[in-house]
Amino acid sequence: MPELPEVEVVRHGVDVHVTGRLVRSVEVLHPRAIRRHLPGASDFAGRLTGRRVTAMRRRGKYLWAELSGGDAMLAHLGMSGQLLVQPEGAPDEKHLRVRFRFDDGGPELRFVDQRTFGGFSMGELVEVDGTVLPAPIAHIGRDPMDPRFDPAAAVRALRRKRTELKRALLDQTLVSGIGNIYADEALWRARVHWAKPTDRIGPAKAAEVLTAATEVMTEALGAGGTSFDALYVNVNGQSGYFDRSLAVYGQEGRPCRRCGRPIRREPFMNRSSFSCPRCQPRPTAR
DNA sequence: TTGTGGACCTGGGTGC
DNA sequence: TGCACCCAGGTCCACA
Repeated sequence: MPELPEVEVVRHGVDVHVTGRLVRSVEVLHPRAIRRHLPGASDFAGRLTGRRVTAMRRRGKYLWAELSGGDAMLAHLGMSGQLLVQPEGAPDEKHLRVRFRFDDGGPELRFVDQRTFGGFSMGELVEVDGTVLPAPIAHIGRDPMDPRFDPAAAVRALRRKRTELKRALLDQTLVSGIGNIYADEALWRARVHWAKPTDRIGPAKAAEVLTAATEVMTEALGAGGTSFDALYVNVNGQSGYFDRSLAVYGQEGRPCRRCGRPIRREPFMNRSSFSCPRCQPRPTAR
């Protein structure tokens, strides 16, 4: 599932292959892929055609193409979205949703998305706290790889919440880029249970969790991201290999690398959370 | 105002 | 073999 490291790998790939090129045509093959662009498919295609991509940017799990003329095409990969660079005429992928062709006749950009949670929209660029980004994501917090990320402010924001720690970590308005996988990995590294109430966490432990999240995502980026199946690949269709380094996520029943206890899996927000019962004891009741 | 829980969505895997 | 069901999870939204 694409979280910050995977999205950054994709952003870099798209940047290399697409920045500087002029869009010749856009083909929307599934309406859900542009459901956040309310004026519809023809408006989306019309606003992109004839525009040049001037840069590829990212914040958290969102990425966007800055366009000649000033606005941007915003993208989110959702759970299974892929941006692939393919030669024109290559066979269509089964779940091809949007195709971008360029005026140089070179490789096209394809959005392939099995579960249709990802998609695109057009957005005006606005300045928020000294950074220019698309208006629809003005509320998204800086991610830990942002040079202007303020760890102390993130710790304060985290501790102000009155919820479970993992839920706060997944709140993209506090700190962006963290998803289910790296939240579990960061919590294991920091030896804290996902259900720990945020208002009962000291500033040092909160900082430790955020540092662990930054470290694990940096390592994952160096490994090309985490791939469990064909749902995450880079723009060339290649998988990352950080899944081999995961300590708890998807490791139910396997021994903890620190203490040997079997990793447990617990339901969390209609999904799963993985942790070590000894290293990450459940918080005591208030 | 803030926190919580469910819906959305598809296809692979599993059990019967 | 075919069918039903479960599961994956990021984001949004209704509700408390």
